[in-house]
Amino acid sequence: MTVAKPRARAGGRGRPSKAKGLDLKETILDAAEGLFARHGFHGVTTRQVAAEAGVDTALIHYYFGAKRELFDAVFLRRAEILNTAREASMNAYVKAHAEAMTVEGVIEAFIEPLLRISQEGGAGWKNYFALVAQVNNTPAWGGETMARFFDPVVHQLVETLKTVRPQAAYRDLYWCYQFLTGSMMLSLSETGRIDSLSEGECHSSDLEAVRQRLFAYCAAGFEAVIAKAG
Amino acid sequence: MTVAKPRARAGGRGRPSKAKGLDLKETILDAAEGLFARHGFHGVTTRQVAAEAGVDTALIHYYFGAKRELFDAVFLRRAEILNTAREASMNAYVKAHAEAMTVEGVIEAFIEPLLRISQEGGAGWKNYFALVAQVNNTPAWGGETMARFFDPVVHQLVETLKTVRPQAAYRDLYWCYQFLTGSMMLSLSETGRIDSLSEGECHSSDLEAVRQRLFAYCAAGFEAVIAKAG
DNA sequence: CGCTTTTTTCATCAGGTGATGAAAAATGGT
DNA sequence: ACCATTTTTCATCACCTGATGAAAAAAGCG
Repeated sequence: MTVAKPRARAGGRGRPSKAKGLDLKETILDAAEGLFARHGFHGVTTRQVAAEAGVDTALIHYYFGAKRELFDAVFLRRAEILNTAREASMNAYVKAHAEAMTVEGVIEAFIEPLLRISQEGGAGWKNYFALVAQVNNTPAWGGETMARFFDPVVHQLVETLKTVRPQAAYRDLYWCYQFLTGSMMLSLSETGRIDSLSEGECHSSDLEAVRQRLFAYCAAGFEAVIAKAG
Repeated sequence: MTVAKPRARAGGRGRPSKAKGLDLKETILDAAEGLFARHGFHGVTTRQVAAEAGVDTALIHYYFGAKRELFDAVFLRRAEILNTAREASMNAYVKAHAEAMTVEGVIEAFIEPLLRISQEGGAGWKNYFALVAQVNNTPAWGGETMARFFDPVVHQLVETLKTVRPQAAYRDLYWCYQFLTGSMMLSLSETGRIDSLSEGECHSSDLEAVRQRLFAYCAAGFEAVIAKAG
């Protein structure tokens, strides 16, 4: 929790030095991101976020409005970056291997950006992936939220796969995507379960191990489902 | 939400007809299960649970104590049934195919009981699976909870797979299990995301479609990972 | 410096939270 | 029919929740 009360500035209240405002906004988003990721939307209070960010409670409402709007701001901030990176990765793959695309190649182009960002992006990104994983499994409003932010890039994946395997039915591709996203999100959220389960053989934080297995795993799964149906 | 105030009995307060007590306890667990599944632990109040069960708020504390104890009671109730069913399924498979076990067969024996129970068990079980899926993706205390209730049967799966593919490393088997459980839990929780994503091609509730694809998908994934490492 | 604008703080509200103790009602044993 | 026991209800507590309006403080600008 790490309470750090006098964060904004040493002196009393008032207007900060110009660019400090946006900086404070990011600090609030970071604090909210970490807390939401760990405890979920309802498990966090605006007062906790304020305390973690070292900021007055009212300031959160001043910048973001209602609590739910704060959550959406957290969710949106990195979603755009993510979508841009994935689109670029898939476009690059299609362009580079237009004549000889493979299922595994397409899947790698879809997943790899997330692994790389998680490995190089720091703690903020790790919190974000844990948050998305949690939203992904929230029946009440998770599906709608995921759809709002991530549907387009998923459609791009499915269409590309359809190009690679024209005989595959969309039904099969969508089901396989669901399997893929379940595996991917659980791995990205690094819950620590595999650490205790494997008694030290594996570590949640070892995304290199995920990289070495997940692409091949999913690709083989896709091929098997397509072959079985075809 | 379906508020049904006068549930217990028409008449006033007081002690019920003998067996009614346990019956009421189950009613409370059912109500809590549904609400926790949809909104998570922190998204539900004891008053909501009481209203949904048609019961006074104080009665919940009388039977279960603190809110967290109620949650644990919900989680425990079906976990034992689940573990028994899965153990039996895997033992039966090992016994019947001792000389010629396949990876897909073992995986099917591991997953199939859950699909069958979800299809035949009614709404209560569907709520329960959604709840487990949510806990599975909860960083704060989900890993510990999952381990406490479900680790033994997972070790049984891994050991059986090790028998079928002795050359496979435990590291690979545990990672593959993580991929498998991510896919399985997301499918069992029926979030409805695939419905809108596929624009009507697929339906979350269609567990028959899951059955026709998930076993083959996971088995092919396991084999691919093992082959790549070996 | 004065004046406006923006940011930060303070005080507080109306309502909801988990939880409890005591009273009331119904039961079972004798 | 009585009384001890168990279950259900009621009233309430102390605290926390998200949110707001007004005041205070600092910055920008002439």
